[in-house]
Amino acid sequence: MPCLSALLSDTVQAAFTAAGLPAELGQVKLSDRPDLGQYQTNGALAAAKLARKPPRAVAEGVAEILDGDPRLAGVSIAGPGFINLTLTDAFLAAHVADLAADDRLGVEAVRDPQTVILDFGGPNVAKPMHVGHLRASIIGDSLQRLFRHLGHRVISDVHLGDWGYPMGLLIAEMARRRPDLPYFDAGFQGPYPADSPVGLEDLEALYPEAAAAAQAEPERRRQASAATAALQSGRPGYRALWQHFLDISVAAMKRDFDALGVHFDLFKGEADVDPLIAPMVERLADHAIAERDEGALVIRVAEDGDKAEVPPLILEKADGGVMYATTDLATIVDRVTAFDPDLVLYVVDQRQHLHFEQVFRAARRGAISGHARLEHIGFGTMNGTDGKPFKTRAGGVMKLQDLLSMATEEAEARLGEAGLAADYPAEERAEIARLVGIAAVKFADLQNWRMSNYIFDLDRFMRFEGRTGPYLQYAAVRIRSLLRKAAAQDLRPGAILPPEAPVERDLMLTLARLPDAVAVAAAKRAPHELCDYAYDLAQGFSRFYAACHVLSADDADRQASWLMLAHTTERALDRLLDLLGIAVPERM
RNA sequence: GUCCCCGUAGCUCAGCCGGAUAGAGCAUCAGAUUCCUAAUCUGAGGGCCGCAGGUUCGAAUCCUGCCGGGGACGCCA
Repeated sequence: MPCLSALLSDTVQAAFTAAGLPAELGQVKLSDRPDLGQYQTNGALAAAKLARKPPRAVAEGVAEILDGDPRLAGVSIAGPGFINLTLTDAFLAAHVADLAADDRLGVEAVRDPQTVILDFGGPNVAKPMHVGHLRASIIGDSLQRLFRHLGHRVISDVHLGDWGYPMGLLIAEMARRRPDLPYFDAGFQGPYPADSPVGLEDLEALYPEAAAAAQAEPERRRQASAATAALQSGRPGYRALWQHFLDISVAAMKRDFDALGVHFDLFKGEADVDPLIAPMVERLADHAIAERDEGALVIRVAEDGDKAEVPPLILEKADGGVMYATTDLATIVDRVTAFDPDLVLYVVDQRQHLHFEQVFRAARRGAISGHARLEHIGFGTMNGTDGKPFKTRAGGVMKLQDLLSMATEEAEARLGEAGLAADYPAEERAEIARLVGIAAVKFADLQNWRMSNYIFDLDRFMRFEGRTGPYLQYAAVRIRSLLRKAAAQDLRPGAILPPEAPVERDLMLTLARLPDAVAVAAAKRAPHELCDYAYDLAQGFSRFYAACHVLSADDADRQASWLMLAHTTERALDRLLDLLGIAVPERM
């Protein structure tokens, strides 16, 4: 089922062609002036020069052709030559009825499904998940839901940072503190202990201390680098210790991701491609794609036309260790072999843009086979209200877990204030608070264009009124409640009638935009487009709800039509919230 | 220094492959509940779209320069 704006574009483009004008100028979009029309096309202005006629005359020519269209109630020309279109109420109602009858609400599945891999540039082992991980997680999650819904084959990979210098740093720090452990005894015959020598809290404390110490002392840095190289070359004790770190960290991350409602198909990490690195490096060196420079093995990726110098990608450091550019390349090799993807999206902080440019260029230069399009989906950093990188009041980073607890507590408090869920069982109330808190946090993040840096303002995150996640949940829940009450009175949704009230017409027009919103969000890889639209739709319903009292309607047919409108809106909201990764409670 | 992102209402942000009167939420002020959930709805005020040029019939949108914020720039991730 084609969406409304595409349908109108086809019609208007045909009219442009009939008028002897380029069809592409007949693109129809939502009106900027709802007082003059529902849709508009500005092509006559651009066509004026080609046609050597005044824009108004061009517009009149096109309007004349359109005039007989039975779907259009009005075709008018305004200003210098804008063509404004208004649909007949009958056609609008019929279109929304089609939408309502469609499982996918008019969102067509793609004709050529692609294999899409989403790389979340995952958290590093031994570092607790903090608010900085929020963006990649929820933007990436929304994108995976979106692409999947469009019918693509999506494989998401958390892609842990578990194989670089920080791992060596931790091992070196442990060697310093606990040299007695068997992991550091080169002659140890095994087996190594099954239990980790450190717990999660120890591990999380270890990293910042080790990093600070290394920062201050070059000798410690050297030791950490040596430990990294030894780990990567397979020293058994180091591998055993590293495995403990990994297991502990992964368990903690899974807990945090679960709490957030974010799931991955693969929980892989850099270390998983370790076996692929040596052969890949060898091949690149043999084919002279990689070369020695200052002791390191590098791939030169500078290209003519670069505005800034693009430094070579370091495949292998002078000390033999590898960095994440190498593991990222090997990961591409791995993915091409396993999935032969058409598209790989890296949902990673915009600051790593140059890194990805290097990796993508190296890949194109022959580091990998396969045809995958590689795309960095960058996003801006999260700052505090002072515009500087976000810190807690105490000056530290805020753990993801703590943020979610705060949001839940706040939601619980607000439930009390608003008098909602007062008589629900305590357990359900707690679950509602949890869902509301997460919705607030996710929507507050997702509604921003991902490239912008944005201000992480706790107070604002904890507000549940206006353009927020909870507003959307509330709208959906209210519709459910309405439909439940209707069903209890044996009232069912029925045929959608042509609208009478303006709010009714507006809601129909808004519903018809769903496919466009989804398409734009996917094309721009921009969940905020979904947020924008979801808010418009929820607000459209709230207005309708305030103006049209469904259950007390006199006319049974009108009432059934309204119920169908409500039901369809609910389905659309549910779909949108699902694409945003926001769950809706049954009631609240 | 070079390059990238950002600069729009008091605050937080949409709008940016040119188009009519630049939108939303919050905050402020004024209203709405004998009836479907007021976490709602209605209305008002609030703008040299960072600055200056340029292109164009037309610029928040495209180009150039400058200013301000953030970031990246070879052996961290």
